Amino acid sequence: MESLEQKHISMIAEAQRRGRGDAGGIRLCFEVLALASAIDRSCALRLAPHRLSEGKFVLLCLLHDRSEGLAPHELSTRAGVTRATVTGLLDGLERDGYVSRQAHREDRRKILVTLTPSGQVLADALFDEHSQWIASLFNEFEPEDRKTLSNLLARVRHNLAEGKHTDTPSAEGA
Amino acid sequence: MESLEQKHISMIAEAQRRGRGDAGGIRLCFEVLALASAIDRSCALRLAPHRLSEGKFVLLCLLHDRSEGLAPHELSTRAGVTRATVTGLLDGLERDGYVSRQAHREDRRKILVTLTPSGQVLADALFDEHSQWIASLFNEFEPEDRKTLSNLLARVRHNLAEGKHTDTPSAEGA
DNA sequence: TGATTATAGTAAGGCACCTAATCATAAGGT
DNA sequence: ACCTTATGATTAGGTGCCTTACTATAATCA
Repeated sequence: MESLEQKHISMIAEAQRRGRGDAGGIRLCFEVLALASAIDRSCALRLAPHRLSEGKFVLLCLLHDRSEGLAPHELSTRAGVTRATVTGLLDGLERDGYVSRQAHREDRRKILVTLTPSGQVLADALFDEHSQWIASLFNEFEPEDRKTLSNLLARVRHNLAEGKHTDTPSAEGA
Repeated sequence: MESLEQKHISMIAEAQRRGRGDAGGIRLCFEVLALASAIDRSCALRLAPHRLSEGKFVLLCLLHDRSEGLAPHELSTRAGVTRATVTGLLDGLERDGYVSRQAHREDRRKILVTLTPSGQVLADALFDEHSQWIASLFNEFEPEDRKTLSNLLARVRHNLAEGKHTDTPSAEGA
């Protein structure tokens, strides 16, 4: 597995060609991004045999042990995506037999989404498996290591938030 | 700015509800993913005034100072995307006047892509600005901090690669 | 009561990625 | 020379996200 994606390698080569000073900081950022992409890809590979994407998986988990169901707008809020996106994801999950939609009892605008029995079984198994896999990414990390990593990430996040307010890019160069 | 995305918050809540042991490791993973997403979103915001996505921006940089041009398959290799994707990105860049396509001199299957003058100006300005912004994410990071972060990321990456080979998920629970 | 505002779920269209297929061209083999 | 294989760019279609718009319904206001 590579520490950088190809596009990043190309961009760093270009930065060095232009004599940019801090290729090291740029490289570090790209390492974060590449690791996240690699985790996402691995996640997708693990879910694909069940015909699930990450987004669908999240919906399955949200619906787990909710026999009374959830409405699509509730799913969208908790999953952090738009209602329109939920509609598409539910279409796929319904097609694959994992969820079902019913009319809401009291509000005719609403529907309720519930897991089918096979959806429930799948959510049970996959959640456990997925959680263990994610946790395994930090195997042999001492509490000190975890704390250090979390602090470093927080510092980057802070710098990112700073940059958003004080160094707004302008379109005047275009 | 939040340290976790909404879907992650929901998943951690679910893990805790199920009494999963290592919510801390899961949380740390989600912090990495959330930071990467936040960087991506910020990058997209910085590029949007120029009607550029990250993918288009990468192509602009690859074409910078290459007056002889590059063929789409070369762009696809260096950007790490498929040729089909490059076709679409180039369509947009050509429409916006940043690149032009010409027939290749020697191979009639090929075309050559070059930056237009306005594309060149834009690539000049944006690359510098973008590089500085990325580097600024690591402002005040001492060399020791950078080394630590890089090492920690490498350890996660190593665990990820391990998991890919020894803990292959099965579809038998579906 | 009727008008206005808000909410719910979906449709339509766009974007950026993918895969597979297609047509044209080039290279290699017999 | 002809056939086979390989390569290049694009097309077609799919997915998952977005925004906007739409229709139906509910809530609020005068």
